[in-house]
Order: sequence, then structure tokens, then C-alpha cells
Amino acid sequence: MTKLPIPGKPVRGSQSGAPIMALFDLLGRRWAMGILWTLCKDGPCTFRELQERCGSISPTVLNTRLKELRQAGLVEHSGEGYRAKPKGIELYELLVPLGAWSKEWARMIGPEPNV
Amino acid sequence: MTKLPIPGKPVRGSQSGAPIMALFDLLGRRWAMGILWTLCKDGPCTFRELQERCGSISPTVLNTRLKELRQAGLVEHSGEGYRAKPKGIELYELLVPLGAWSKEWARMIGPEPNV
DNA sequence: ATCCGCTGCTACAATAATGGTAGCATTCGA
DNA sequence: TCGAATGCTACCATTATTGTAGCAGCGGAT
Repeated sequence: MTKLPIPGKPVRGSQSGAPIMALFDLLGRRWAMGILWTLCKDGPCTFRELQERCGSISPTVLNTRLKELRQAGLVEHSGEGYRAKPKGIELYELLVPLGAWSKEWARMIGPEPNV
Repeated sequence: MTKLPIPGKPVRGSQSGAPIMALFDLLGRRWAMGILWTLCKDGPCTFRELQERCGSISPTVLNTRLKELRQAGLVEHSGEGYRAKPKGIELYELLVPLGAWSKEWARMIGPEPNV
């Protein structure tokens, strides 16, 4: 309803106070990690190009996620479009190992029954 | 409506085919990373204890997430309760650096305005 | 000045996901 | 047989996400 809260803190969980849970709350939202990933991996781009890169993301959610990521200090919006800030790149670097791990994991649950 | 899909693939995104996006789709859900985190960090536990550890998670969602994590081969449900499987611990190990990073990050966006 | 295309972004309504409470069926020990 | 604990489901209210359409601003070409 056009509200787009983000008053300063996420509406959802993360009440435990632990920073890791606050981070999980930020990243544990639709497209959040994917946006950061493509922004770092494929470089800065415009709002609409980011839409295309992510596939089926709607502008409503993309705008919401970008606001959250900007507020988290991970992404910024300079004239040329959106780009990851140093802190966002740091986080991306930590996520990179997941890329390699996910390939093994995909082979594991792909062919195998998954029991 | 008692549906609890999980027919074999998540209903949400991850259509890009890239394993990392499939992983982001799995982990980018409410409580998913938190459940794996507490299960690895604080050890195996029962369904209800997991509820308490996670705070305000509802049994409906916890059950859904556990099904997804089990199907992903990251978690199993032995007689004594729930525990992380080797592959889940692997993933947890990759997330551990996020714990340290999140502490710096929390200090950064906490006191500071966050511009 | 006018039109065009691009930018980021919002309105609106429909659908899906999540939260919260109550409660079931089962097991185990007393 | 009774109570307590187990994993889990029904139900409904609330929130999040989707999908489509479109706005206002800007710069360049005409």
C-alpha cells in the first residue's frame, strides 16, 4: 500500500539482537543476496538493467530491496546507476565461496533422490 | 491450506538455473539461515526447542523450512530431534565469517546515520 | 519548444508467504 | 491411565511479493 516502511529497522524478525541475525534478516529476503551478487559480479548498472539481470523481479520489490541495501550501507546510487559500496563488496567476497559450494550441492541434490 | 508445496523445487524464483541462485532462493527465506545457524552452533535439538531458539518463529513456518532444509540435504531428523548433516555443516562453516563481519557492520550502521 | 526515450520509482490489485493460536495423534514414563 | 513431551497440522489474520500500468524528471535530437 505504498507504505514501504523501512523506518530505520526491518519490520521482520532479527529481534534477538545478535548482529548475525540482523544480517540474516536483511539477506533473508527475496532477491536481496541475488541483487548484491549481480551488482558485484557484473558491475554497476541501472535500475532497469538490474531488473533484467535478476529476471522476474518486480520494480516494487527491487526498489524496496535497494532501499534496504542502501540503508545497510552496502549499495549506493550514484548518477550512473547503482553500485556496491566497499562494505557491500566485502560481504560479496564472503559470499563468493558459496558459489563454488553451491555447484557441488546442486549436483548432490540434482541427480540424487535427495534423501 | 495445508498445502506445503515443496513438490521438488521451490515455488519462488531461482529460475536462472545458476546453482548460486538456487541456493539464494533456499536461504533467502525467513528463518532459513537462522535455523541452520543455531542448529550447527548450538547443536541438535527438538522441534520445539528450535522454536525457542529462533524466537518468534511459528510452527507452520518452522516445519516448512525444516522440510526444505531436509530436502536440500542440509538437515536430518533422527530420533533425538533435528541435526545438521555434513553438507549443512559445510555450509555453516562458509557462513561463519559472516558472523564476524556482521559485528563490524552492526557498529557501522548502528551509531552512524547510515548515509 | 517539442517530442522521444530513458531514468528511477509509485499505484493498484491479486497472489503467495508468514505469523499466531489452538489443537491433534503419537510416544514414553510414572 | 494419566500427564508430559514429541512433531506437526488447521485455521485465519497479517505481511510480503508479484504483475501491470503509468508518472515525473532529464537529456538529446528535431
